[in-house]
Amino acid sequence: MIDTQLIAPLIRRWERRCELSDADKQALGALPATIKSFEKEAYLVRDGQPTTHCTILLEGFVYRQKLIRDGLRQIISIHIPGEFIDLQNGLLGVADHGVQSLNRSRVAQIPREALMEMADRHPTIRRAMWLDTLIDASIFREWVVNVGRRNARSRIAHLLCELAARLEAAGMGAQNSYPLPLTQEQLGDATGLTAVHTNRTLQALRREGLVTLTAQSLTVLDWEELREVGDFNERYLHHAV
Amino acid sequence: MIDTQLIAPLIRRWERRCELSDADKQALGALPATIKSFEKEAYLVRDGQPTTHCTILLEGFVYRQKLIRDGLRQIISIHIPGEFIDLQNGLLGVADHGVQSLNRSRVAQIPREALMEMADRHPTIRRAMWLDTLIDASIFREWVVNVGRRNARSRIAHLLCELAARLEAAGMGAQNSYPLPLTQEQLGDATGLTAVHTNRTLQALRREGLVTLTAQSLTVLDWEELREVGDFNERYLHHAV
DNA sequence: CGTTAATTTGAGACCATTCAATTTCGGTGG
DNA sequence: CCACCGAAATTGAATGGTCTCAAATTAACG
Repeated sequence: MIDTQLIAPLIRRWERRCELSDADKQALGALPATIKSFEKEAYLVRDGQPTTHCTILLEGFVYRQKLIRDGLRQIISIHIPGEFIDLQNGLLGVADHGVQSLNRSRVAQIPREALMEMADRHPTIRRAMWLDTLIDASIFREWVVNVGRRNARSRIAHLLCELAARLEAAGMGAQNSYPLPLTQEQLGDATGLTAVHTNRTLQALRREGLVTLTAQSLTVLDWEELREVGDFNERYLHHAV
Repeated sequence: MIDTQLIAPLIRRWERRCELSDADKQALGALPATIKSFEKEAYLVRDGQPTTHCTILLEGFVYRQKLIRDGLRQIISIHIPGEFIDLQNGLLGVADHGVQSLNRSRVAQIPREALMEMADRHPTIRRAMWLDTLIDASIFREWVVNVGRRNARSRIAHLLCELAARLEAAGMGAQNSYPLPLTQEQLGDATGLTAVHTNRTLQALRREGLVTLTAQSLTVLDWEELREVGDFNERYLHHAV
């Protein structure tokens, strides 16, 4: 059983695009779930591992990640509280990438079978979950473009725009300031750059008064210009769906 | 009504991972569908356009694509016959990327509502469709890694491995030779490289006896080595699911 | 307040890009 | 069937963005 309070952010997000009945919400609350905490850097799922459950992120941040043969790491997405992570790995049976905690996080783990049965009985929830996976896919596509065709400056600006926009939509942060516990090395791994070059590029963005990025938070000082530099068009986030 | 013959490749692919009942197959055949042909380079969907239907690729190849502000193009995925394309754009309502025909192609277009109603009544098909979108997402993730962290040589080798593996699984081609109407410019757009550098890198792969790539087909001469160079692990394709 | 992680700085090397010109190829019409 | 055409592939040389390696500085934390 899940305390409905815990998944309030998830429900709030879903209700922006569909109408959940009381029965839907009850079914969500009735799901068998294990609440777990993960320390910074801890693995929620390891690449190659068989998976048995799906996960709702309650608190903290996590990221998806893959390693290439020579040890370089690519971060594939960053997730914020209220998001359903690992519908991806969970439904496919074997993890094709790793999921790690960015800082300390808390999650609800739900056995795959229970989740799928519930989905079979509740069309609205099922569609909300499917849409979540489709929006995840849309974000992956934009990341392909970001690391494939933009220069360092644009890549970083774009990523910061995305995270700020998603945190804003989730109601986290205020006055253009958002919690974001991301090191420069991780930022580099997310944009396909080295930590050194990430640092230099970030300094330029700071010098020009576009953003502030500390170890714990991101502040957007000039939305207009950051958007411009990052070639950012938020359509791919499908917030209004 | 769709001639079941037309979507035989789709059904064959789905039946490798789930059991379709006769009712399921009948429902598929009963879908209202429009068969359409597209010339080389023609748009199936334009970025930003509202979408009304989903598409099954019957013949030919298509690719997903996004442009950045200064006109550079990134190809995000390449699709082969028998694949359900545009569950992505079709279900999200507004296209967040373009879909174009690589050569001459033929598709079946299905109105979104009809498809969703069918999905609501047929759990097995619904899951097959969802799995397709999840596997698409997995491929996007691998592409993020490919353009983000591999060098030109590996990127190209990896992409060629992927396409060969998928074409092989689809039963297209023989003796390690597969149909693939891809120009070097398109190959560059898919790997985040310029056409010039793609050309030079491709020459190296050819010189070393790994592949042959003509305007119409791809031949893998040394699987072992190409796999090695491309750092290719096909787990992400989830063929055995 | 010491210790480790994270950020910052510098210099040099290299991979990939840019720009331009040339060659090859596939298809078309005379 | 050949001449022609435009598209695609190829080559060359110079530039530049990003990486590499190493060291120094600063911040975080117990």
